[in-house]
Amino acid sequence: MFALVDCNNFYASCERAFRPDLNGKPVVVLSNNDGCVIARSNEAKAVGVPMGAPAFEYEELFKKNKVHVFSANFALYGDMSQRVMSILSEYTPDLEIYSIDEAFLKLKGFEKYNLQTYSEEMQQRVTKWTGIPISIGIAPTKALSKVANRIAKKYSVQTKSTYIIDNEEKRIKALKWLKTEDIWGIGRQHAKRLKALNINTAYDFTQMTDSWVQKHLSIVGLRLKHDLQGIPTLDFEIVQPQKNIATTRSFEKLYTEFDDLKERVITFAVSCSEKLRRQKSACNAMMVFIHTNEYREDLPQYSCNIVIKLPFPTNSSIELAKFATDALSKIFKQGYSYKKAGVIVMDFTSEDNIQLNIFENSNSRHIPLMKSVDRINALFGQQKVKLASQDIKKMWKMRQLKLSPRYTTNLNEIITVNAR
DNA sequence: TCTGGGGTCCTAGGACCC
DNA sequence: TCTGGGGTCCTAGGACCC
Repeated sequence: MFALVDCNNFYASCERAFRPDLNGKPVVVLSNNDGCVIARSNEAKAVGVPMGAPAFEYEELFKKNKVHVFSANFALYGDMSQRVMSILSEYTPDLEIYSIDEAFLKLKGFEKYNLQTYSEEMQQRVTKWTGIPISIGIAPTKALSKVANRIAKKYSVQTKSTYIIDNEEKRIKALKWLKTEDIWGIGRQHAKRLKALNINTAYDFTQMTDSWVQKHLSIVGLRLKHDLQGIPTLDFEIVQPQKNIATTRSFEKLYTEFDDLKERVITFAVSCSEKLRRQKSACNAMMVFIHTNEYREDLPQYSCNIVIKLPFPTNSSIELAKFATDALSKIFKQGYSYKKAGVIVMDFTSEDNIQLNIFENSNSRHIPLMKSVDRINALFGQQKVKLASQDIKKMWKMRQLKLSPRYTTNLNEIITVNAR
């Protein structure tokens, strides 16, 4: 059996964990730059805040319903996620961390256990120890555990937030209940096409022939179908190093000058290099993109990206900053107001397996240098050591008007309790 | 009249996930 | 005035190899 554990409204729940006064009240979390709603408590959903809602369009609604609004605090969410995952890992030898707020547990050899009580215990412990409420779905396959999880969440009162699909009757009932567009792995496009063919539930989907599914939804869709039929097809993913790494941001204001953009792009490249070094990879290619604000119909639009092959694999911040600058100068056009830029590094080789080039090589002196930089930044806080071409004067900032404290990762910001 | 048969690699585009 | 930021996989078609 597989269990899928999912944290309820994760970011909103993290904010609440340190603000118990917000329990039962509507809470939303915004994306970077306080742009869109990226997480909502149940109460916020109930008053009609949709996922992805632009914050400025919903200010009235927030005010009217006393919605508590937070800027994204990823330092907090990442740390809370680790705490949850570490508790879950005590409940199984096989844990697949699927996302920041979700994990699959393989329950192999648990035949003698009462999974219902096991699951309830796990759920209570996570909530008690971290303050994060979770839902648990258990079933013979991953896709079915996703379905079970959905039921546990939707009918949390009746199910006590855990639901098990352990026989055919329950499986069929669950699939007939699940709408096509809610199937894990069926996105908007496929759902639309399936609906047009009168395939309205997950059950209908499993009634299609294998060849039809493969033809229209590729091998991915076929695997999903089998998994939903109860034939274990999707297995645990072994954690591999990432194949692409990106750092991209929208800006608080529009930039028109090359030098402003250059500073941003260099900072993004440095961030990519740090992520590369963390997983001991070096990249062989890099993409840089810039674009204007597509919502501003009154301004001329321009967007462009460029992929450059590097002459040698590297993860040095200095070298990647230079390549990023070169790339930017090839696509930058004067006369536009830029809203967003990004750097994506690709085509990795392992750091300790770098093929030397006859003509040009990464500067080997950068290796110990970068090690020292990483160590200093780990000790004294990120961005303590920067390149001179980065934003030394802290001109650049993100709009984060409603940022909560880093309760768990900064000693100066830990929770204070008034004991009377 | 007839014009081989097998591969691999790369890329762009389209789908999906959180 | 203000509209997020990360990832993955699959397929088809073209270029190329012998």
